[in-house]
Amino acid sequence: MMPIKSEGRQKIQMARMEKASNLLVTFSKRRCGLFIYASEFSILCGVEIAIIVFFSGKKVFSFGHHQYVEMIVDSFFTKKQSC
Amino acid sequence: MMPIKSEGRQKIQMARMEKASNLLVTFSKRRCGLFIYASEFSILCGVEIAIIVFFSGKKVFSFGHHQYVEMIVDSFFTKKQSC
DNA sequence: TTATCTATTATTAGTCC
DNA sequence: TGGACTAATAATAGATA
Repeated sequence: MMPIKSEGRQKIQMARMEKASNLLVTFSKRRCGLFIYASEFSILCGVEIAIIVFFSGKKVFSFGHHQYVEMIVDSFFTKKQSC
Repeated sequence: MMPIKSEGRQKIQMARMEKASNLLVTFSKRRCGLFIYASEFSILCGVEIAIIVFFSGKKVFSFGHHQYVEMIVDSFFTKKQSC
C-alpha cells in the first residue's frame, strides 16, 4: 500500500475541538507543549512559574514546585502527571 | 541610511539570559506568549488553567480565574498584570 | 516596557503504529 | 494513551521606534 503522505500542520479554528479523539491527542500534545514552554521561559528569564491544569474536573496536571501549588494539587487527591 | 535588514529569529542557548535588557524584552514577550498559549489550550480542549509567574520575587502575573489562584495572588499584595 | 518588522526557528494537526 | 512523521502554521530574536 502507498503510505498516506502527511499534509503537515493544519490551521484550526479557535474553538473547542469537537472530535473527542482529536481533543485527547491535542490535549496531550499541548499540555506537554505548555510545560515545555514554561520550562524554557523559567530558564531563560529566571522566573518561577506555577501551572495547574484542570481537565474534566478530575485530572490535575501541575508544573513547578511552588509550595502553594503543591498544597492546591494535593488538596485534589488526584493523580499527578507531568511531561 | 540603509535600514538594517532583520535576520529573523535567532537560535538561542537554553540558559539564563545575561544581558538584562534582552532578558526584560524576552520576559515580556514570553509572558504574553505563555498566556496566549494557555488561552488557546484552554479554548481548544475545554480545560481550566491557572498560571502564576513570580518575577524577581516581586512581580506576580496571573492567568486564569480559579479561586485558589486568586487567593494566592491576593496573598502577595502585589500588582497584577496580564496580557 | 511595549509594538512593529522579518527571516528563521519551533511547534504541531492529522495520521499511523 | 504515547511516539514518529512531515509539511504547514505559529512564535520569536534581534533590531528599531
